[in-house]
Amino acid sequence: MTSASPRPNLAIAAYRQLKRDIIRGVYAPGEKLRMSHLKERYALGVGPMREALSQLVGERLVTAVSQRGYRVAEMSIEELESLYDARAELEGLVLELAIARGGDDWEAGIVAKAHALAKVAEVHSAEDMLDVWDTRHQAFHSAIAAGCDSPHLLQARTWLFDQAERYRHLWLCQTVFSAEALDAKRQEHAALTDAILARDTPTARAMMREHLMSPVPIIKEVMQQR
Amino acid sequence: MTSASPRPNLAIAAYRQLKRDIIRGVYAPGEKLRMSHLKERYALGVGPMREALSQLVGERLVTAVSQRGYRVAEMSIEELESLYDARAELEGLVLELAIARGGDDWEAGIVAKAHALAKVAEVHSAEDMLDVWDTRHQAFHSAIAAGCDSPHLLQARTWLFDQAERYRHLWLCQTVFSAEALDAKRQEHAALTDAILARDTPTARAMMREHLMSPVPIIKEVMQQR
DNA sequence: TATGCTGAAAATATCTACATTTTCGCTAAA
DNA sequence: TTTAGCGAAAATGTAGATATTTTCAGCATA
Repeated sequence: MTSASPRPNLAIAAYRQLKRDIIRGVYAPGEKLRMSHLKERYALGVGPMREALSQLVGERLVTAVSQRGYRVAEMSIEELESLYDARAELEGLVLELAIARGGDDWEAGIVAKAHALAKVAEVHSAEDMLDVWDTRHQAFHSAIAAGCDSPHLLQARTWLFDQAERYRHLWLCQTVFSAEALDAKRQEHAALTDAILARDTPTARAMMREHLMSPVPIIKEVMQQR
Repeated sequence: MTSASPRPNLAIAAYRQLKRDIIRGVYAPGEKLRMSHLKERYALGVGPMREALSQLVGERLVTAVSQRGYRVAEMSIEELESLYDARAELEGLVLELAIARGGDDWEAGIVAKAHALAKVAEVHSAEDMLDVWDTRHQAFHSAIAAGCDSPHLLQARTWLFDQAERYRHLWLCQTVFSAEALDAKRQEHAALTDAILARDTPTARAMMREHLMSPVPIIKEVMQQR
């Protein structure tokens, strides 16, 4: 989603921080984002701040009503289900194309990332786990998707991913600190890798769909507790 | 991509005009968008202008380099092929889901829009043709896609569509004013409608893919003439 | 004579501060 | 209990100041 800039300007820096804070839950869904508060928190003028907020409106993480300011986008069970369904279907399509189009480099990439992901528990402390596991988990799935050889499908995938990241964060906190959950995921990843390397499209696609939808009930529970 | 606002502010108005101008080719691909010129042309200050440009950067219609201003995004044969390939694959997925999930209302919508599209030539003058045909053509395809019952897949579809609109505009000008091309399209739409109503997923999906990819050679020719 | 380098000047992007318009919350009266 | 009015707060837009980039003329060198 971001291009490498030699020196990011203030608007881009604000965009990154604000996006991170929204995903991390620093601001509650539906909360009003007052300019005076944002100006103080990020030490910026209104110009760059409005630019950052505009970008986030485009990504559906913030909503804007003319003359009435900006708010953090709402979260709902309906959106959760629609979003994860869309992600699962798109990821299935990308996977099918990747199996059809991917070469040896693609396979090697998957094996490498799967290995790194499987070994993550042995190497790092509990505190670093969340960030490290998430990073390697994303890298694993990105390696699979990369084989579809379609930059624009990958863009669409990233776009849906960003929209889901607030929900995903709820799931991450529940999963990463549970040894059983992590082990279950490790087995799913291994089976998925096997099916992909065997180029078994129907099996791999079904497994991928199930793998992506499995967090939904867990996230639902967390959301209903609030 | 846009939500209905009771009173759009200047930034949104500027965004709409600028986007329209870029798609219509008022600015050449790669052209530098100087603030002084934009301010004069749209009679606005730099604040709203920067906001509008930020939105367009998010949609990949404009590129920005920090401290070096904004430029109209480049166009290339490579992007054309990647974009149309992604669109065709995504539309195929959406169609498959729509056939699986769509009900009677969905079928009725398709038949209605197909009818309106088929009759467009008899009703309107040559000058209005481009706008009217394009509007009804989009409505026809949107009616098909709507059956997938996934707002977020439809959002992704719209997003890819917006990115392709500059290329599509080149094709439209070549097609709408050719009686044979219009007739060929009419037959494709009729056959597609039949396959969909028969719920013949493999046939419909293949036809949709071919239908969406058919403009590519024509656009390539137009682009190479420049 | 052609080519590459240096430095100043112009142009441009970016940011902060201020003015204007609109909205929201509170109080009081019907 | 509802509604009208008042004041504070917030959002939007404009203008000007600052820093960066780009351009180009002049000079040295091959």
